[in-house]
Amino acid sequence: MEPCAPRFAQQLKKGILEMLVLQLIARRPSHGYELLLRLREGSSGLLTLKEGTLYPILYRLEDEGCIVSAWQNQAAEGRPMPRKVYTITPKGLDTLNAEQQVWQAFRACVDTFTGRDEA
Amino acid sequence: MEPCAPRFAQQLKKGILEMLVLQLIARRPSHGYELLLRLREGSSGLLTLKEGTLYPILYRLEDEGCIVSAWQNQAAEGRPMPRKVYTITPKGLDTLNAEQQVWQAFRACVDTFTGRDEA
DNA sequence: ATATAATGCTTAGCGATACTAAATATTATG
DNA sequence: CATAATATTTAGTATCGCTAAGCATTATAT
Repeated sequence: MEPCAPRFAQQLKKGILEMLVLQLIARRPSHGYELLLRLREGSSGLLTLKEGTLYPILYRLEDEGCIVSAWQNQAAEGRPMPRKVYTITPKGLDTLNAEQQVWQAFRACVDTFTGRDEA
Repeated sequence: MEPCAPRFAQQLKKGILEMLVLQLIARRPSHGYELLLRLREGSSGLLTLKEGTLYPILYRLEDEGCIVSAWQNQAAEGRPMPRKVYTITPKGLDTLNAEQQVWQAFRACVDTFTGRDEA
């Protein structure tokens, strides 16, 4: 029998990560590695992703037209490597708004069950 | 391109459903069909599951020792069919407590990103 | 010089879980 | 007798985070 809690935490991330990544990019265009750091620091380590988790999310968001990417190759002195910077699109903003509303409804729903109310 | 919001809502359910089902059974032992109704009514229709979604969750919880089941075959007048009533176990209660704590942390984390703070 | 670390992107394969869809069975109602 | 409501079971699919590994560039340490 495997422990329940870690698996539970892992499953909770599914889906929500896309919204959080979109949110971060909306706040400030970033490249992948920077998003990894912002996620980890902004969550006190709770959202410490591997690259293999983040990049597929970025490719998916780009396929859906929610973000666009651009290589920053020009040497900006001291920058170690070429980066791919992601920026949110109008469609991405719409998606983000829709997802935030879904999240609010979902959160309220779960809280209802977790609270003292009848169900 | 598929719509983002419905897929997003579906993904959010993953993982949380197990906690909610456990919560409902902890509050009052129930059979599967009744859980389906309680979930639907308690969520204003947001959590309207098919049987094929709920029963695998119940079997999983039973395999893990979080709940136990007992057939109620005896005719209780007017009862249409034999039912399998699920009851939470001590391990199930422990699991529920742990999952609720994970949920609280997760919720706080997401709200941090969704709010106005820096990230 | 060369090994190591830090930065940065990509991809293949796996596992967990909600979904659709259907089959089965009993009782009450038309 | 047909239909609906109740009630459980299971087969197959899709999504998505995970592990794991590989490649490439620059800075630092040995």
